[in-house]
Amino acid sequence: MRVSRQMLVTLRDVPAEAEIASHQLLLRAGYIRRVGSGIYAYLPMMWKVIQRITCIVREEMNRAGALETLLPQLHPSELWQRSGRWQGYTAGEGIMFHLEDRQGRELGLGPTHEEVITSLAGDLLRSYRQLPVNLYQIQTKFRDEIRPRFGLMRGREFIMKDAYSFHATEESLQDSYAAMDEAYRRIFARCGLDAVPVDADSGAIGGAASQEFMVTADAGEDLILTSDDGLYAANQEKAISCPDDAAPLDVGEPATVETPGQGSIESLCKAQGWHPSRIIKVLLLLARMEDGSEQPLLVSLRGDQELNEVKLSNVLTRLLEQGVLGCHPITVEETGRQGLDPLPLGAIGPDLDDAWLEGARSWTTTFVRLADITATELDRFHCGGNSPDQHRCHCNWESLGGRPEGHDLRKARAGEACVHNREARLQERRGIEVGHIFQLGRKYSEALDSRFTNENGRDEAFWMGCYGIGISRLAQAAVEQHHDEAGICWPIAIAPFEAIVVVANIQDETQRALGEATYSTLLQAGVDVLLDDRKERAGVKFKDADLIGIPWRIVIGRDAAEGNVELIERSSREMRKLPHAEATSSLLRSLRP
RNA sequence: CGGGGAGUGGCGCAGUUUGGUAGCGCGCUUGCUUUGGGAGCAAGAUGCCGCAGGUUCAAAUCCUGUCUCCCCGACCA
Repeated sequence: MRVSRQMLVTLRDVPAEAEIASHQLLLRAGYIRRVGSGIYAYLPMMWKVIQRITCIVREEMNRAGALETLLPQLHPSELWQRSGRWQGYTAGEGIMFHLEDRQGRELGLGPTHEEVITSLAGDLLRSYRQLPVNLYQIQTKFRDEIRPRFGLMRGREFIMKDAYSFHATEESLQDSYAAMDEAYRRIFARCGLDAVPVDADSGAIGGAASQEFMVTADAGEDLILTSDDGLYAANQEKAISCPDDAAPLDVGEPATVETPGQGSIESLCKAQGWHPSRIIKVLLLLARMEDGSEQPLLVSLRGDQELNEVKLSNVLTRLLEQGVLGCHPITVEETGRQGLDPLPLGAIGPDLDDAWLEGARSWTTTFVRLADITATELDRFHCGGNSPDQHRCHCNWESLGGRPEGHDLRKARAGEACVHNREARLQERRGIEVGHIFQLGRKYSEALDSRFTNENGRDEAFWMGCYGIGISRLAQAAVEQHHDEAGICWPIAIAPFEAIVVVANIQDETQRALGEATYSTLLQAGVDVLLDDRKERAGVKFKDADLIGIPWRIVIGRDAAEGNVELIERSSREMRKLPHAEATSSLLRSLRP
């Protein structure tokens, strides 16, 4: 392809809409254009990148025995009502775009395809003899993200590979899950990405085991914790650790102390000389539940710990046997709107009386009380006095009505000891989630009554797994991981072109002829090569070549008369002056070893 | 949804405080010169100043409303 015919439109200035390097570079280098919030056009070179990625994904999915398919993007609401997800995915802050057709039927634009595929599987797969089956597709997904951002990183329309497997037994599911784990590692490695598999929370999609694949980059939206012995890695949402020991506390007389203006752990420690790890802090939160109820919570944590909202939400879901839509700290204004007396915020103890909630307008009038293990394990501690500006020192759980059951509700943090090996420490990095594999179990097959006949002649719901890769996100993550000051440095496997021949001065007949010859030679050798034949100054063409990030560059310049050219590797900037025939053969050896 | 910022030629921006003929850089077109790291000179073209009302002799500028985009947060398979 010739650059003069490539519709290459590069920008010198950084577009105001872009914040992170990969987003800026994709815009500047002419790979993408924004059409609306979270909606992007993939321009020709970007589409080539996407196709290179999907090609690798296809090869590895096929190798793992999966079958490619293509499912509809318009989903009848009825299907989602059967799985019980229509309400949650469309109402309020739901992420599903939905619409009505001319007959008044409700439809959703598919954000994910469990419903469609599970109901199809139920129709098509009748016998255990047909199992296992793994179906995948590569297509555009729609999610009305609350806040789209960073270009392709979190778009509202994006390309995803999603796969769903169906099994007669849990063991078979585990086999496929392992096969997908392996396939994913191969895919990311082939794409030239450093992707770390981490333990993950299954989130709203539900299910048992799940693992995310994170491309490490500072711009990543997720925090991941890895052990320095290399044996453990998890998303912070899921990560576990051994907390540091609480500071020693001598036995003292229980007493109530006046603590005016000491509503935070920090101010309390400063004024009273207490250690944060010897204080029980109690968070007052309001959980919005799936059934519409609003449940006040009292969550006790050791003062030096932070709440992990995902863990809290999971415990709450288990306890109340329904999903949690959201959770936020209760404010004074809210208690006022409920017609309640102001609660003693900043001085709440774990034993705050339910009477405080009496007469609440819409809230449930008893607290759900939860405590983190670091809190329940304390034998002596200080805590709020349930009265403004009062705390109690040297308490124990017995005096507060008994030691509550402990849950893991705290955030694991960098520097803490690992559970699998006390000698190993956690380190933190940021990551971009490019893949996620789940063992779903039978949640969807049961909800959609999707069954097969087992070897005993009995009907049984499928065991299911699902496996996603954000294709368009992966493409941008590759840029985030592979760029420098001058532009993109595409990994060779996903670059839009393998090489670019830059003719420094196209008006110099010798240069032009050698450039054309080199271009033809490479084309004939099967290299996907770009020829910069534009009537531009050399500097412009060099800048553009750096920006668009083609892995190899051959410059035909002033040594053309002697038949010499330059061969340059984009990522390392390494340059060799060679006779042209040697340059092409050397390039071919690098590309096709 | 809460907080912050911004909408002026294709891109990046100034002009708005204090109302008075819409500007700059880049890009684009033509010509000449230049030709190895985003050239120089000359001549051009391109604006519903986000949209709708209002105030005024006069609005990019003041007022009201509204839409859109970006950032932080909440939220998010």
